[in-house]
Amino acid sequence: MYLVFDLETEVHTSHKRKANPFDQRNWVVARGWKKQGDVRCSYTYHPEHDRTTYLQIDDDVTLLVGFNIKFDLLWEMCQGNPTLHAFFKRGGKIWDCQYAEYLIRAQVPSAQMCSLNDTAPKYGGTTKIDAVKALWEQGVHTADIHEDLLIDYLVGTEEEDRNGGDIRNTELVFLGQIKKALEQGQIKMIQDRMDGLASTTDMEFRGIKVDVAEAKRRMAILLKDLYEVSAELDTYLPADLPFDFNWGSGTHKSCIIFGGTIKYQKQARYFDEKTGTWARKQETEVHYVQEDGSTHPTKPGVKYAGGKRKGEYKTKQVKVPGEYKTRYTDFFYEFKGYTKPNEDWATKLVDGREAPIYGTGSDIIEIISSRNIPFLKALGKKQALDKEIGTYYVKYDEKKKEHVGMLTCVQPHDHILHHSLNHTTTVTTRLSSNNPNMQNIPRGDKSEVKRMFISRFGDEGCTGEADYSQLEVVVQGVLSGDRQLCEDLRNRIDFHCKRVSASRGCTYEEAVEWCKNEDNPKYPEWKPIRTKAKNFSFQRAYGAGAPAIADSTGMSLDEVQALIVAEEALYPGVTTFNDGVEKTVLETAEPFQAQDDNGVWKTYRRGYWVSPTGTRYSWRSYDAPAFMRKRGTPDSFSPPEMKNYPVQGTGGEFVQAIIGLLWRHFVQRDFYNNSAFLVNTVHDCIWIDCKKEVRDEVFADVQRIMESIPKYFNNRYGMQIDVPFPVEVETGNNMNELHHWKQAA
DNA sequence: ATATTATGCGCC
DNA sequence: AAAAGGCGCATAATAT
Repeated sequence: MYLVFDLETEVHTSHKRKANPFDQRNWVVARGWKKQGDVRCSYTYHPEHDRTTYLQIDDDVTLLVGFNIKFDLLWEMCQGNPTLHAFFKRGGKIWDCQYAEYLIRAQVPSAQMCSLNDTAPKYGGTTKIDAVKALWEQGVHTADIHEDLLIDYLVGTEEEDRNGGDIRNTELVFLGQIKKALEQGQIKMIQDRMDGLASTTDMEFRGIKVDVAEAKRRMAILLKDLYEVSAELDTYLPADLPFDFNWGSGTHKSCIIFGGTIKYQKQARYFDEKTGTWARKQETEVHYVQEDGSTHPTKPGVKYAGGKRKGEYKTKQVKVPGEYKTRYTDFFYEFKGYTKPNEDWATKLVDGREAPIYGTGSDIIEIISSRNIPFLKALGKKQALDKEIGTYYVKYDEKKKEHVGMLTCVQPHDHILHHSLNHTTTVTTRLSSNNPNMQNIPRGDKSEVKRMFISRFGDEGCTGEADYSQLEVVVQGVLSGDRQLCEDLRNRIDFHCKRVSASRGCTYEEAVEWCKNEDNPKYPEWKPIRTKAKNFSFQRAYGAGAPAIADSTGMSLDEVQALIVAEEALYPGVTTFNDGVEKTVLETAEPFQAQDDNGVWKTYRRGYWVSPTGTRYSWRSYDAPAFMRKRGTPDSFSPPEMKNYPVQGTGGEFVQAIIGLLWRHFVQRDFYNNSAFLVNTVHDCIWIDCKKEVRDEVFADVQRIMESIPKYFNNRYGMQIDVPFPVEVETGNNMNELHHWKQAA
């Protein structure tokens, strides 16, 4: 028995969240629903502020259906809907039509974050009433929209017997999607991911506790550092610099480092083409009239001979040149530069004399760091501080006239930060995060930002993080089934050390000893060798070619190629798998029209590959490289993309299914009597906030469930996964000071 | 003045 | 003979 529902709410934005359900100003103005078999939709209307209404979910309901259902679920959770927890606890499931559409259509860009308005017509539904949308766009409050109009919009008009609007459209989409998903063998996969969606909805609802006092302390230190380093940097500027130098401008940085001309504007006199002189304003002055009829500004001339003004000097208004006119004029200032750039560092931007601006990113700064440029260190420090403060703390943006940065998302009354975890925004089915992005918080070895993420339970609580080890390598083993790779995974081989042994001709055991034992005399020399191997393997996993790897690791091309050959010989199944994906993509490719870099419409192709669980991946072709075009192939698929999507996407799928299982478990345990919550996920890890008293129990459960991927997927999808998915759990008082946690014997 | 594109950088 | 994947956010530069 399914129940379709949708809410129309007040839409105040706060902490970057639109129609924020955590904002006390907002409430549900109208609620519509339709139970399976109903001939009409039902609705309630609440024109007055009221945060206590909720959707009645009867005991016979087994599936909640919505469009972008996370929004509506968060509202029901904020209202404290007593029937929702019971629904989930008895195994109730959700179906988000926006998410299903994205998965059914292989995550193509047009299926990301799609709207009900665009989706409904594909399934026999109607488009929305424009009038309501128009009113919202004008800033009209939902409660001020006429009841009849709003209800028509939500559940259809009386003429439609109230079997229309958003609710009927959502139902039609849902029914069509079930059919489509069955045809494409995607039902189980979608259902697993829907549980993952329920899980991240709960994460958003719980939010992350922020130690605001700690954040303020830390920010004061950063601001002081920034002030000092900025002052130091400015000492490297010429004293007579005629314009404001901006160390944050790539153009300015390129010019001062590599040489170049800054064009700046200031007010200046200019020539008048007609007169051939400096352009001036016109003013009028009273001059004396002379005998000859001319005028003079100071020398009195003739007098009136009669009349009212008899005896007074004759005067006359005359036009005289006034102040010089000015206008904004281009000026140029040339920097000689400290060093020569590499030509391939050129960007698309140009300087004041149309010469290229060169990149000044950290990779390039790293390369030129040995060239004795006096301010590079300070510059790097300032850039890092600007980034850290502006992105992860808070700063006033003069242009936007508002504060920016992560801390603007923290609720003042309870210091909880409700982030967003998005399921329909990537081509690979990975999740993304925004408002704020909680998936790119600097690691502990880079900054202390994570120190501000603490437990909501105060001294009685702790934080925790559970990580899959080398998830993408494990997934590579699962997908390819390569015998040696799986064998190595079962033996918990350190792959980086294995590569070191292959390239250096030592044994694996020696590589482990020399690269990882800090007490071994060879450690200082061998640890960097392992780091290089690590870079190599990441780049290979992402499909990088030999030249790119050689470039970034500093290895010679021959050296890299030798490693690649050795790797392919060692794990031939990986190459076979990649070739299979490519073959399928080419076989399934269908033409479509798209604009090229110059805006010209051309025919490209889109091809597909389906994973063992039914997840569909798609790739589009691009303009082929020159050597292929010469041979008559106008477009081609990107080998790195084809290698990467299945691995990245399947890793993401495993984690999403698992956070669904974890959430189901937490629900069954009533969140350990409301003492433990899942609060975040970052691709291969999850964050936990719990009381210390339940910590060991929670972490043991989490680790067991996370490591159950082989059992779960083999059982549910008939897969034959025979490699472990090892999980490491860490815990501490904040997310920066974590230490290894181990289950008591 | 506002919208879009380019660059750079944080994470996995 | 061969192209390092996926995100979001801040800032500057450019277009409208």
